[in-house]
Amino acid sequence: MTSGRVDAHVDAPGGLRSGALAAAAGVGRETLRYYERRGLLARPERTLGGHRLYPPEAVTMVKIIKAAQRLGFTLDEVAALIDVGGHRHANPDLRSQAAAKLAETEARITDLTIIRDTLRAALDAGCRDLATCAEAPDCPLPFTEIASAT
Amino acid sequence: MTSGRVDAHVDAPGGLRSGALAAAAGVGRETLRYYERRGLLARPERTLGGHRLYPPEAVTMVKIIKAAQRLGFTLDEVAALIDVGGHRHANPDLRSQAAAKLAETEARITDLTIIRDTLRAALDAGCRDLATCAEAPDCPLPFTEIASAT
DNA sequence: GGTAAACCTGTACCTAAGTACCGGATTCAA
DNA sequence: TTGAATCCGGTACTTAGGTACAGGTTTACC
Repeated sequence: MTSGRVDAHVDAPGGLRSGALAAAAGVGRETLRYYERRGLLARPERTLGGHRLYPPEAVTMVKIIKAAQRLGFTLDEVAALIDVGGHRHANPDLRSQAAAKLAETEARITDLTIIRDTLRAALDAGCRDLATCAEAPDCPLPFTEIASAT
Repeated sequence: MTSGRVDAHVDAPGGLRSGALAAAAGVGRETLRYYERRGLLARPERTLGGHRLYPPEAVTMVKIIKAAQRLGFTLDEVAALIDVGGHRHANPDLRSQAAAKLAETEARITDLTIIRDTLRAALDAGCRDLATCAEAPDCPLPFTEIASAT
């Protein structure tokens, strides 16, 4: 945590060092390097000695990545969405990707709801032992079905 | 798929070969070996030549494992639940584990519901671009929060 | 008894998203 | 200018649940 006073003398140098960006964005330093390798974060300038110097916007960028992840997008999907370095070959727009992710999320919720109901049924039925249950014809546990969404 | 007629001459030998069990239970042969290594499946008898010979109950066992997995239990949890080879040191009973898994599932559903609502809000708000959204003060996307259940 | 299918062991690989470790180099503040 | 803090690149490891391969043996059918 840096004070406002520190910022006052920091905005001269021209960028954040990896540790500062990591702290500001709430991730580890290694994660920044990892995002850079994955193409999610543009390669930043370097000091003469080779240390990374990120522009202030990088903080926003990392937060965008994290926000998208929280919404269920994988890093590959996030990469397609932000398309670092110019959106060549028609980047898939956010709306259609969000709609697809919404459908996926709804399907997952449906699936988990079935699981929840099954667990409740097992508790209500007083199931005590899987091996015994598998023999009982009235056990609610799904010993035969194979299907599961996603 | 074997006919009833085949069973009639198969029940003499005394067991299923790995391929037959795999087919009957709907998993791959490699998965059976994997479960055996993980301690989920008891080590079966062998032919003189070293091929595995599973008892018919093994089919049920594999189905039990698969059913438990579908309910959200990890293989480690399933192992604790079935405790192959005698339930020493008090095996955790199914009811309490199921209750815990139910709570976990409900929490996950709650989390996904928030995500679903956020995606819907983003679609309703007409968000078109993450970078632009991050600047807009009225964007529903969570660029600042960190918390996420489980 | 020959041949093809099934089976054996052991090891390496897969996805996803990082984390951990290493020895050495750089930067910063006093 | 010196010592501590930070940072560098590269590589290997982590979790979970398998899957794939190589090279060799066994079993089953005709």
